[in-house]
Amino acid sequence: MKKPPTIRDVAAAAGVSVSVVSRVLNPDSGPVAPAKRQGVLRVMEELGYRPRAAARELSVGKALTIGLVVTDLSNPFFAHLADRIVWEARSHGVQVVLMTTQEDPHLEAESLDTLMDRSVSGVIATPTGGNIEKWARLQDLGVNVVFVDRTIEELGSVDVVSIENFDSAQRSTEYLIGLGHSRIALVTGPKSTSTGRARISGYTAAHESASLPVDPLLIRDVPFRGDAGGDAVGSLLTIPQPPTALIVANTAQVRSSVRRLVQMGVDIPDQLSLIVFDDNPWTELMSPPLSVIRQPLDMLAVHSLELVLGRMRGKLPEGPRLIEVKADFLPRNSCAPVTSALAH
Amino acid sequence: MKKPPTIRDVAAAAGVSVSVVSRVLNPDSGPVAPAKRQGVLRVMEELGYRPRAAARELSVGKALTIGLVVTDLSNPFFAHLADRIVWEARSHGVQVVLMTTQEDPHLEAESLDTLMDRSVSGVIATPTGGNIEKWARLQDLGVNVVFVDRTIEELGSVDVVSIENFDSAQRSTEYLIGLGHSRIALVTGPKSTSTGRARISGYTAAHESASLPVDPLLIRDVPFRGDAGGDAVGSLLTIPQPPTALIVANTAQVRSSVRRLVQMGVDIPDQLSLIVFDDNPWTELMSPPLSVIRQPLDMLAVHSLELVLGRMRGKLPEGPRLIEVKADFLPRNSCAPVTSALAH
DNA sequence: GTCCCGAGTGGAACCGGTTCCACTTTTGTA
DNA sequence: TACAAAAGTGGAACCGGTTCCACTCGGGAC
Repeated sequence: MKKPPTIRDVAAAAGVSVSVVSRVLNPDSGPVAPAKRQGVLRVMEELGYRPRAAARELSVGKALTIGLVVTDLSNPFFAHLADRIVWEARSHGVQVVLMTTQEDPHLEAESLDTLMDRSVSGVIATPTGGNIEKWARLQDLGVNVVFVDRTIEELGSVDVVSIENFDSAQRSTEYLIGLGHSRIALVTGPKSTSTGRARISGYTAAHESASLPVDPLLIRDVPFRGDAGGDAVGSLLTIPQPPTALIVANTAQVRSSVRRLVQMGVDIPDQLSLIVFDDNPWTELMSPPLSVIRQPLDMLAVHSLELVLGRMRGKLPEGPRLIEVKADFLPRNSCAPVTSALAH
Repeated sequence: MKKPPTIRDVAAAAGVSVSVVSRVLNPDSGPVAPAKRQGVLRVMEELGYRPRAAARELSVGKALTIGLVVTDLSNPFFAHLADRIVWEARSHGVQVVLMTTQEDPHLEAESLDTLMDRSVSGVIATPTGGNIEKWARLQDLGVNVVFVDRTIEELGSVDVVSIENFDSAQRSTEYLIGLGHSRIALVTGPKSTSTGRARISGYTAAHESASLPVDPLLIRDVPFRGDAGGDAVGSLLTIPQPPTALIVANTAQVRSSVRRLVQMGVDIPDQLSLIVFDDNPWTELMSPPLSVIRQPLDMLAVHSLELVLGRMRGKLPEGPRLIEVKADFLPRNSCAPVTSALAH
């Protein structure tokens, strides 16, 4: 258990001062004679020297680290997102500290405190919606915050990367209307989330432009976690005029919703047309393969990281940025024209 | 962008020395008069003081951080595992730095270097199999290493947490043999991994105890990533005496394997009985629902974290520990008795 | 030949904690 | 009551980097 060499060991072995070694480490921080630079580099190599991150953080006051705050990794959407972000970050020499909130503002608050202690220079997050002051304070401290997937309207000054929620919901609704459906149910996240609201708006807009009434009974804005999605589905199928089509507009709710449909023996698409927001690989393997809105995770990851790093490097125009990326609609075989038997 | 208070600010405001404040921060490091402790705590509260992690790390020489090194988070197995570990770690006040290897020893090596720079006090990893010296050096530096899921035999001194690979493979094979199958194919990870080897052994043992010959043609130890699983399946179905049953013994290979079966229109279970190693929620929703070996992720996560933390806290018996947890076999509807039409 | 400027260098303070040690004040016990 | 042991406290060194500053050179301009 021998301890690794320090910058002073390197300096001594190379016959220079620590200042010189430090300047070799950080090329832009000052001049070094080419010969000495070579010498120092060789000594570093020989000694197997690696600078301690903590020491640098302490004196610089910032860490080459970003925090990634997501709901939970059991949700394949976040898992993929995290995967891409970690991968992308590494290629820029940035480490990622991962925290999960389980959709609980209290846990989120804790995470933010921890990230502040760590002096992270950026945070990418899918916020729960709470902790408004805390997010603001984080920015106050010079931490670059980027919200991905969702946003918090009250926080005007953060960068946001999301998919075109309104548009995606609108398009899928229009698709179903085009198949003749007039009773289309929507299961989505709570109205307290930006995504929940935007998707309901898109759904509503599609109805309006088709001059179709919107039945509030068919819109279920329910919590992400637990079986809320499945329960909403169960309840939807027992109302007087049950829907002939269903859009499950949030990844987190797809699993429980589909499970409920399978359990209830609902025939898809003959009895119910189904569209889900998801790019889970399994949707394709089910029978029938599900029609999905595919969220371009790579784009979300790349853009949010670019924003954080761009801010870190300091060279990005002032004001907040909103980046919306397009989501693809992939029709497969879970939607069918409405049949006379079902039309009321 | 005002900067947060330091320990000296607290000390000044509370009218004590920094030593006292530090002792309040670390209760076991020395005595503090109850009255002063209260005073200091109140001042901390008022000032919103939080100790900077980097400073502590620097003087202590270790960080309250662990590294989590997994292949990739797109694999639901690792995603769940990571989720549980992050969750479990937080409840112990430990942060997790996440790194992915993409099954590439070179990237793994980089990750290990980075983790050393960060002075993490522990690492939980699913090793690629390479970098033997590097793992050893990490331990040399006092980092507690725990391998989860897989192991590296050459590294005698690391703790390992895994499922009963031999046993799981043996049981699923026996189950199929019990249904009358005699040509059972196995798709699993490379022989260079401990899991690959153990599962092949279990498979072989089941054959031997049933006095059934083992046809090497039916065993496909292929890479985890890419479409190797699917390709193996494709090839297996075209050999002279094709298998009547298939065990896909690695989570990472399930997706591409099942996709290939679906694409080829293979009838499950009439044409082919199928068992997969996976606890992906979607296996249950497919038709037919797949019989699976369910890996007890929670147990893997909890045990590996307990090991790391236990070592960190110093109070765990010397020598390396091997913890094997039982995996459940969940028969569903993807296996059927071999039919006369298929029996050769 | 002077003067000036920039490249190159080392010394030392600093970042914000922890910890050792010396010192004073209690407390307990004989 | 006396004295050793324990509790409580503050000063200062230390962890390993970064950075500011003062200083020494050399070469070019005048």
